[in-house]
Amino acid sequence: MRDKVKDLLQQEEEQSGVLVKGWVRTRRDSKGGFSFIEINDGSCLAGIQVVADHKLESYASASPHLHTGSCVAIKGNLVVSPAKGQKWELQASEISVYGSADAEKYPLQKKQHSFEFLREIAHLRPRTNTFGAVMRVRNRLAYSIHKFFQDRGFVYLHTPIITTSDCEGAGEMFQVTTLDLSKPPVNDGKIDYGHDFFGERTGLTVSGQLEGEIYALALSDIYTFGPTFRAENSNTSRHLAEFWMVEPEMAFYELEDDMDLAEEFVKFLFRDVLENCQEDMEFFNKRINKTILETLRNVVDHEFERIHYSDAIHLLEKSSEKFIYSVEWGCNLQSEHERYLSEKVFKKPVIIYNYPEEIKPFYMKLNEDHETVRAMDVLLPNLGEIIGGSQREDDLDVLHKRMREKELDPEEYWWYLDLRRYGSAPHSGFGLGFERLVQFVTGMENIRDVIPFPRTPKHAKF
RNA sequence: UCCGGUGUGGCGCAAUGGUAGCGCAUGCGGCUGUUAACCGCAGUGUUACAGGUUCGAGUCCUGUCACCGGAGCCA
Repeated sequence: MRDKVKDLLQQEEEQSGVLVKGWVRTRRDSKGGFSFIEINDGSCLAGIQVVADHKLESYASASPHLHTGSCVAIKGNLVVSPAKGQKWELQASEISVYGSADAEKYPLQKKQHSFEFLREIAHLRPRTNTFGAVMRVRNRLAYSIHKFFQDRGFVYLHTPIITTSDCEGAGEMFQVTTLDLSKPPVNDGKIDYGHDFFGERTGLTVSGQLEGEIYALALSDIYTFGPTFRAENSNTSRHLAEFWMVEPEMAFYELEDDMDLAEEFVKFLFRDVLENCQEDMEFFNKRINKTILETLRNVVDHEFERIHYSDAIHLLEKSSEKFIYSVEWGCNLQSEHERYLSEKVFKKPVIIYNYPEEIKPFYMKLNEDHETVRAMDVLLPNLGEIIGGSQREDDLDVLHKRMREKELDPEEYWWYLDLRRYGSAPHSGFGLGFERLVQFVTGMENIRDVIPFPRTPKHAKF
């Protein structure tokens, strides 16, 4: 059995008969007759220093291959390092090479590379410190999301990826078809989807919310956590065509309960990462964003500010800040407005709720004032919207009326309306963009660098 | 999609319209319980692509493509 670097570095006592397998990060030769080889196996940020005596039988054959990027297996003894810089080192007794890497051609050098360059070599970038750390934190967050909901009795629900329902207002869908696009069947000048695989037009899901509601109104509390697709031509550091979304949906939750859960959720995740990803988080704090630890602790330690949309508009109107987009009741809040509120006014996460009915989708519950709906957005400083949610309209008549106003065909949503027809209940939910969460937690500036293989317009490589 | 910026050795960058350089990496040599090692020497270029202006274009102009930042759409 091999030993993982992470376990070795945590040892309390010296160990003999250790076996390490991993990739060479750097190699430094000493004319004292030995070499220092740093091995990383991805189990943690740090590598382990291997000391290889040139008199070793296996050294002569291995030496030409001990370059950055090569994969090796090393047997030896874990001993206290006599030099500064590390507590432990591995005194090698046998070195074997799995795969060498031509030093003249291997693209990763033992120095910092730009993220733009690393995106072009997405198959090798996980071997860098930053991407190793990002993916370990991403993994911990995914685990932690399940832990949060499972501990509270939520049921993990798998909603379909191929679907006919476009969660209105969520964005453009990718079409899924097996039709021959060079000669599709036509009827009355229109493409006849009756001949398509599913017998009707289908696409990749933009949200599992509507399906989530179905199961919340049976199992009470559910959550989804899966890939989501948007065919928007968005070219920003916060948008992907394929991203992962977490969507809890709870029966008997009103908007206030929804906001409580969202706040508890975010704080739980941040606290968990601070406690369980210390080494990686210290790396981000040192190399990526000098204030990220402070920012996360600040979020964990303080109550989120909660304000009505109307009050947010009032604050923006009376502020002396110069905005590119003017502010008036009924308008959508722009990025600059959201940033101003979370970064300048409150300097912490802000939940804005009770939005005008006109600018929100049909399924959000209408307030008694008939002007606003029970919608809420959680805004984080420097990132913007991370969560969007609402209490859902549970009154059949009101839902019908709102669908007509937004020119939607109730026939297409017959099953959704049935939920209000039979045993309707107040219920709420929200969606959290997983990559935006990873972005915020790691301090990484571009969303393309917190997902293993980013999908953006014109990019589906690897 | 819109606005702005940038495309130069493997990587990061420089070069008033006048002989394309520097750092890192790489190779060789030296030195050292080294650790983003250090010292010396060496190799490395269709200056994104296609046109144009000019005696002369990496530099100016036009178009295309790519990437980055911001905006919109949103999570």
